[in-house]
Amino acid sequence: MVSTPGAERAEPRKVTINDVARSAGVSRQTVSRALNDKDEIDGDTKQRVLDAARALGYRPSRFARGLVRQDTMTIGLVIPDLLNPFFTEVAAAALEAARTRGWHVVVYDTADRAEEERGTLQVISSQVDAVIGYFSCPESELEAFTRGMPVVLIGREGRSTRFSSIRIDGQEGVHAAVAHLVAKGHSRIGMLDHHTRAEPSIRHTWFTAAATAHGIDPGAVVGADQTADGGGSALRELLSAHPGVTAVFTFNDIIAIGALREARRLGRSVPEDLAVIGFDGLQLGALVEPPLSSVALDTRRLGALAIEQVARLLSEPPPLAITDLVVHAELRLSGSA
Amino acid sequence: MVSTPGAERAEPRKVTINDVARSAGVSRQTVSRALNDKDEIDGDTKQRVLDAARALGYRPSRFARGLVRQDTMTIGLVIPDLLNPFFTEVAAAALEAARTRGWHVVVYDTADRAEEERGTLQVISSQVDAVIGYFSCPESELEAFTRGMPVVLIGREGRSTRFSSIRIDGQEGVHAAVAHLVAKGHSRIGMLDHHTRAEPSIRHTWFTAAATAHGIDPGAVVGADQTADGGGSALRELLSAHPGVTAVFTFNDIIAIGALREARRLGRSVPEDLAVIGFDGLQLGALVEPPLSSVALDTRRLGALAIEQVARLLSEPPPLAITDLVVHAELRLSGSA
DNA sequence: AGCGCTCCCGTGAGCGTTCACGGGAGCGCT
DNA sequence: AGCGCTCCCGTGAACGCTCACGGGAGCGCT
Repeated sequence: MVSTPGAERAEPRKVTINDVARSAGVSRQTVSRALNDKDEIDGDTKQRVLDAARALGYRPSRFARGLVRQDTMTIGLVIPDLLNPFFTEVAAAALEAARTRGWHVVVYDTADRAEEERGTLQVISSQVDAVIGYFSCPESELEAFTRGMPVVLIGREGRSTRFSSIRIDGQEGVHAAVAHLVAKGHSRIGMLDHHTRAEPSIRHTWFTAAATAHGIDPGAVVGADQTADGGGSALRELLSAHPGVTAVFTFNDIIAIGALREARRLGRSVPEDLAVIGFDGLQLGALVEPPLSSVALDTRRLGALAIEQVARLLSEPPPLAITDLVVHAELRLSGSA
Repeated sequence: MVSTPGAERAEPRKVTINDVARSAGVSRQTVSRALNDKDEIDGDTKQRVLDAARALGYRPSRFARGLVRQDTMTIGLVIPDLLNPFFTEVAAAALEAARTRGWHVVVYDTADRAEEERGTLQVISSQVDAVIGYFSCPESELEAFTRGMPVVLIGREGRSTRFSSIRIDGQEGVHAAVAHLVAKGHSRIGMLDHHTRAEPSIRHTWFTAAATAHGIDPGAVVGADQTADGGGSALRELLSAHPGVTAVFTFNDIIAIGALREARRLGRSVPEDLAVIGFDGLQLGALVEPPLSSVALDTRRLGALAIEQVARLLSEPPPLAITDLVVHAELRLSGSA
């Protein structure tokens, strides 16, 4: 059979509800009734429609359906790296919280690259009803892409008027960590900070304050990649620069775990020769030996909080105040310190 | 100001493109032009429209837009537990593969509960264009909910005619693992299997075959919860039932890591007193001490394969044959064996 | 016979957006 | 003056579906 010119059958034309109706010899509405399990339809007719639908491979358009009954809510979750256990935990928490509300969550992994972040932002505004995320780009850029869409930032310092932001408050926790180390007799405490671009992290600020408050020199700090290997090499660097250090606080648990591993390789037993305290309180910390002490934060609460704020921003005002959008981190001791 | 009866302002009526048009004193189309950066619009007009849009808090409906230009593809990813590192890796791989195609991925975490799985299936068919997932429910149920939608299953045994399934082939890898243990002088090798409902896992079958082939008694097997703690207690159980065991193969890396930790607590050094080989080859295995040996599979390839099959099923036939939908697992040795 | 009821089914409208087209205003040129 | 061109802008239609409504057929009842 030769294709007739003018009858462009290039694309196999998506089959619509009308095609099914025609095939079954009924009207659109009857097809709709059959597929949505509604009343006012005869059993036989229903079956006939269902058969026709299956035969044609019909699948209703979610766009058309969404257009008429606007009851589905989809939020975008943007994270730098799903393989980073911290973000995995946050994502899992957000998914769980979203599920209880019947919301859908589209996850975007930006691979920690600015361009991907931009690309995601570009495309996201036309795909979701709200955004939760961890962004590194400037607010102005965020603003440009999200145009009036509810946005909840995670762990971003610096108050914003335009966006909600969930703050991670580890000040007391870090203070407690340092206090604990001091109580254990450590007088030289180092830190493995995050390798950020130039500016030191807020966690470093907390460490400095806590150390100073305890009369400890807060100068033994080196930057580390946010990986276990990064933590390992940073520890080597720290110990060679400051041989007297007997305890380290780290930017996060991943780095801490790397340090733990490296310490063992260096023949230093933990916590006797070297005490280690991380930050985040990942479940992962319980798997290593010795189990990691950490300034732990409740990632489930973090995720739930983000979702709740989105809900309030979206349809259930008033939004939570900035003072409520806080997750406190507190010291959780295990074997490593 | 008292709200007029009959003028139901309960819901703040979503603002549409027409509202913006009216407010800016132009037509729909001009608004559309302004927002989509099209030509054929005056600079001043554009600015005026943009201002009006912002003032009204206008955000285009993704449904209406999707309806007219059908260019967005969204796939659903259904996994039992995002906190299980294996699924995290698969999810990350799928996200990455989807990103290169510009696809969106909605992630659903069923929390390993059958009811949630059903609920997800229920809702998913009207939200995504295809499904990738790890399901435990019977195929008939899957079939009922997915009605002609492309579905790609992961690591599900038992061929299916209706669904594509990516098979995980660890037969040779497990054989190699047992061979390695035998070569190291082990003659009593146990296995910590997954705690499934009654039927033993396929990995257990592979183990049995491999052990038998090497003249090893494959009877030292106990079930374990799919957690580190589960692995730990299973190891205790195994060792008390079969004191002579000097090496264990486990259902997956999580269990192996638990066993590793338990071994240390029992005073058995690894790999000297007890060799451990896991399954999955998680990145996590490199973080523990000693680093975990494992029958490793390429999760990135797994995710990419799933996405590719979806693409072929959806619009780029022919679909991959069942013989191509395989991820081979191979032995990767580290410190633990 | 006439009424009313239930059971089915179909028709028009509308959801909010983009596409294809048509057309007026203003300008420069012959 | 008339023509043609560019630059803007607006109008109808279409996307695929559901909702609200109307209406015919069949039945039992008075």
